[in-house]
Amino acid sequence: MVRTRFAPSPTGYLHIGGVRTALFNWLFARRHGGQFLLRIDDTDAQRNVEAALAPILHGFRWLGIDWDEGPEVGGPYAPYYQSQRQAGYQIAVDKLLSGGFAYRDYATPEEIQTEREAAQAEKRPFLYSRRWMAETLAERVAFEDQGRQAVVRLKMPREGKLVIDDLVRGQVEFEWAREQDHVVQRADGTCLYHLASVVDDFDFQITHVIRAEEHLSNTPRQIFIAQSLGYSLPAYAHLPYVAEPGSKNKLSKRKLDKYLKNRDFALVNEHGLAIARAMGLETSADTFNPVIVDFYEQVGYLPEAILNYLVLLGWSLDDKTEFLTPAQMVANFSLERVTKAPASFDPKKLWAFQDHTMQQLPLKQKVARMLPYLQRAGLVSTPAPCEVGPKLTRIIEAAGDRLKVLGDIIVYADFFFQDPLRYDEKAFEKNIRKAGAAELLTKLRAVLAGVEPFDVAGLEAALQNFVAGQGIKIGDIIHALRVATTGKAVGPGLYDCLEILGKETCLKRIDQALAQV
RNA sequence: GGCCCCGUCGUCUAGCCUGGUCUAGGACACCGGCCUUUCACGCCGAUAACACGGGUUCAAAUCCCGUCGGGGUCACCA
Repeated sequence: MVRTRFAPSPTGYLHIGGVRTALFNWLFARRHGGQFLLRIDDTDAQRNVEAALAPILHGFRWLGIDWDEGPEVGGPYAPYYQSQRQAGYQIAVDKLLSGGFAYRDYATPEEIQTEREAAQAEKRPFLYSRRWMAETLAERVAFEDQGRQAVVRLKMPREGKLVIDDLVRGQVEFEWAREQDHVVQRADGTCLYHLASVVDDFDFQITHVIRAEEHLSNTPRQIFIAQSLGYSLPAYAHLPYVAEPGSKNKLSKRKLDKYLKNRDFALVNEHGLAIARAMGLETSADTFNPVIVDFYEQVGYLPEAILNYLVLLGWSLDDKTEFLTPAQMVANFSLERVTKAPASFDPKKLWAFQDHTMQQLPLKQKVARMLPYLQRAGLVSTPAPCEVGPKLTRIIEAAGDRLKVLGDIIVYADFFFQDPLRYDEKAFEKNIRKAGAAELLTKLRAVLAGVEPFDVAGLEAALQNFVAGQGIKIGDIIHALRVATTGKAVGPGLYDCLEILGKETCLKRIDQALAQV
């Protein structure tokens, strides 16, 4: 039975790199008919764990990454919060202590620091002298009489080596003597990550620890803890981390300013920002940017696209498969085909997957899922009037592939719902205020007034007829007409726009435009 | 700096284990063209990579050694 886990800290947001790690864990568990669980690493005491966790759980739900055990769903090994599992850690610490695998240490942080600096000055690797180690009661009393407080440290082996069989990296060797006597329990009795993680992984019967590469060098001490406690070891798989756009540095939320200098990243960010602003969303870079999964949900990316992009970031099925449904991912995922080198996050490629996924989405779905965006932007009231459905369907049909994300409907369709128009100044200047344009538009208005029925075919015929009569080309007038009726230089097919708008609105808008020349 | 990991087009990758069919394949981006009322889509095309140096071998992207480069990690954070 395969059991994997992802262990987020409640930080208030879901990082794109974290999701990739979680996805691989989830995929691996599902592939082998096992369980995937969520454990909350909140040993670092902080307030408001629930509030900081909510966006993370929400992100997973949105992506369809479901967990069999963990917060909100419970499970046979509950609780799944490390802050609530301290009693178990205490038992483990006692066992480590009594087995001689750990010791009480009475050194102050400053004393340790002094030793460390001395080692550095002599250019030799630092190894704690264990001068303030207390293994007998007498030693403890002596130190405590000095007013000292004890932490519990691992008594790491100082000879021999460890060979890890990593499922992604193969055999990796470490010298025990390079490992530090890490603290596993603070003076106040709270336990630290490594201890907690190892104990929980065992308690939860985790069979495969799949995590990012930065944990590879933590593995020896974790294996030491596990072995000292008599645990059977899980299999380890260390994934390459997700790197910054165009670099090999680890992707980090904090370096957003740097990423914004990347053209593609900036483009994706700007696009999302425009949509978010139209909906009146909070868009501070701290909570809203392309490194955070929430960004994609808010803007209207499709979860399947994110998953598809992410699964191919460090894994491939073969030499040409680009598109996989979640079911196909589950059916084909394997750790053997995970890449070893870090992979740069490429927002443009994610965009391409989004484009493709959106094209696959049935029209009805698009209508149902885009409507809320119009409502949030205040372009359609809630509940939506009944004529909106058919109208929106026509609009989305006409817009076709131009709608890349659900939120694009706001940008592409606002003029269908908004009066008066806000003209794109540049376009207005170029196409309507240019010499002769107003005169031509006035004549065209008269023609349009007589078009019946006012539909794509009728409109097209009328326009063709008009330009022929005037001895001009269609390009000479159609741009002016577009700007006058839609306010923009770009958009869906013009005849479609005109038909959806209806004759009355079109004529009225042409008059308005003419009045502003 | 110590330890560990990694190194194929700008980017994601296939190929590497089991040398030859690799004059290195696909995708995204970029550039050019077609389509076209704008934009987008679509289609066609072009440019573009085995980090370097030594071996081993009839033959190396693939095996070995070294160099260089990049990154991760060295907490009473997770």
